[in-house]
Amino acid sequence: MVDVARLAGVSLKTVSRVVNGEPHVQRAMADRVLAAVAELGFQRNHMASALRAGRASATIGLIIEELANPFYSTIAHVTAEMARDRDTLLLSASSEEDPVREEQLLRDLCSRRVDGLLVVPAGCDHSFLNSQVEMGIPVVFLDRPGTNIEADAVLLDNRGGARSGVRRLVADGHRRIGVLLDSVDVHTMRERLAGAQDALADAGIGYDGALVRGGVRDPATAAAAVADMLTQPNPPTAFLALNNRITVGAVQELWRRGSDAALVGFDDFELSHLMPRPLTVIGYDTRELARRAAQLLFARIDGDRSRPRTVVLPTELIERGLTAAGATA
Amino acid sequence: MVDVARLAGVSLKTVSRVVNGEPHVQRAMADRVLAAVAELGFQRNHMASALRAGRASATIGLIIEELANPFYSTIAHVTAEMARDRDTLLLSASSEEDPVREEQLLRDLCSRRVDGLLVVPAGCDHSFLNSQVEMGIPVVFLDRPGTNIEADAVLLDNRGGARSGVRRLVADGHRRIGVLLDSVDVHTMRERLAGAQDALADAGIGYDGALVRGGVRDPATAAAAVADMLTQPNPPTAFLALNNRITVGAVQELWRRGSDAALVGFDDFELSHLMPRPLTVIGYDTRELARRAAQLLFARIDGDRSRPRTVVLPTELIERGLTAAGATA
DNA sequence: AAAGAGTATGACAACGTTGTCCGACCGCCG
DNA sequence: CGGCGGTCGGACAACGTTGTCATACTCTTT
Repeated sequence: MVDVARLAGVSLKTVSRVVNGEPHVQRAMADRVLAAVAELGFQRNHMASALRAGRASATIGLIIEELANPFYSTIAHVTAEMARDRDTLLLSASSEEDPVREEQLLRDLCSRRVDGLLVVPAGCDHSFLNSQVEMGIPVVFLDRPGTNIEADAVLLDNRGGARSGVRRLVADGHRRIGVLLDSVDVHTMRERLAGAQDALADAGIGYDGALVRGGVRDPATAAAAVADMLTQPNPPTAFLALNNRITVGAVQELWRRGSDAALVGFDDFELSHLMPRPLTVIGYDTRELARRAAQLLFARIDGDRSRPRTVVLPTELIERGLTAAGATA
Repeated sequence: MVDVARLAGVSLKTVSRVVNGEPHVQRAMADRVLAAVAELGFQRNHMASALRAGRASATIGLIIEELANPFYSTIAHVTAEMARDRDTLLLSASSEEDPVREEQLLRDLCSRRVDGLLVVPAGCDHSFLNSQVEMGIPVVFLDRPGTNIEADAVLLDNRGGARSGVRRLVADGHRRIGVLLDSVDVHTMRERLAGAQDALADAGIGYDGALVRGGVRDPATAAAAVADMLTQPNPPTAFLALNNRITVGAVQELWRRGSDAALVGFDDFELSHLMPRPLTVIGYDTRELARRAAQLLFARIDGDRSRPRTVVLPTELIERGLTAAGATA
């Protein structure tokens, strides 16, 4: 910028004015400055500019579990789009479900003075964010609530969704329903499991530990779990898969075996309607989830100081497959 | 930082030293400083720090077409992971295939002094990046080459891939092969189409314009195009879908009609093996694509000044479905 | 014609940090 | 006891930008 000023024969401040489109600069002078800018390929240093004014960095931070997962990449996309409408860019990072890493990333984002944080939390203690919030970096949690911190959160009705799925299976005559889940350490899994148990309790069906399988991390494990449960005495006549990876594995295994066990999966996914057997899923609007979270965050950034809110978005039972207890019953 | 210094009763510089872990600070003093840091919740301002030293911002910029698309989100994920190993964060944005927007985003990223740029180009002129490259912001193009700029690029063997797909169909006895593509404005589409024509020429099969359908933007359009082509006189006995969205639409329509036309799709995708009919696809390693691009970029950031390289990664024909010309032939 | 109002430009400090340098203090040796 | 090398702390400038204020000039008004 000094060089531009020298080349144009004007003061530093005049260059600043021209670059920022401030008024009160003569046409001829502005043209001279612009010519110099073009000749030197000058580009305003956004960092210095933000620093000077103590101004916003026009950046928001997004922490998710894994960017390559369609659920999270949809969130990233929607928030990036909404950020762009405010000339804000998105600094995104994956925690890989690692609390330590999550904290590192969050601290890093804070030290870069992002205008706000969107977090799908993996950790179990976010108290260290309290000071940041006080110092003006608002935080909104997505999909799971933060812990030890009062902050906005946008969640799904996981419990209600699972409940409606199981209620449906029960209505169709199923009494032995296998539930496949990842880890109970994850908030959403706990909620979904609780919802399933709610529905069973509603129907007066007792809890059978043998029908709940945890630690199902991927499609392969899911397939194995299904295979195993089906070969036990008194096998389930229906399955509830508590996330989409599990659903995929279960579909594959049921289809492979030609089993007519019913299946309801939590999470809709892109090609679910093209699966080899029709599939009933508990769906929701991922884009809306992200949209609401981003709206909350931007409101906070714009100075909203009202009490933290928790928004719970509904789920919807998308009935595609036949779930009725069939010939095997 | 001034506050910390005051609270700890030391000078500004001492705080800086402690925060940066520089040597030559007495233990007692360091502890006092750390206590003050903790009490005030101080966090070093990364922007000011980078500004001062003219140092790297520990940020790289990624421009892709659309973050929600699994192909691009995989790229984003891999590059973010590699960046993290260097304590670098990823600033990502979607161009939505809009050249104007792409240029805006790129300029914005440059003004934030990112350490480097990874770009899946949508625009048709990247000459404006030349000055940035000269000024030390290296650029690596992914999936498609940049235009009017000498820069590294990591590409796929689109032409070879399409060629091998069509060669396979020809070997199986097909003579009328419908080709479905998005827009010829996109580099990859042109290359893939050229590859298909190569294979036809190799086999001595003349070009028939009626067998090539452009402007197929999504699964629905693809389905319509397939339906239309199959109802023409002398319909194709096989299809080549030039991207995965098209493939999905084509699968769906062929399956719906119970057609036994063969299908080869460019791009593998997550649940392709679970499609209602087995599917032969032209696959490649998206992660490797991103990995190589990031490697090139980091080498440049670390000072590699050798001539720009173009890396072309191989594709692979993944034969799952039967492609033989069947009863309809 | 003088005063006032407004416009155009520039000098300077400041944002939060760190590199450079200088001085203070320590213990040690001659 | 004076000087010397080493360690530690601090004053100051600088990174690139912009807000504040002062100044010089132009034009209008009485």
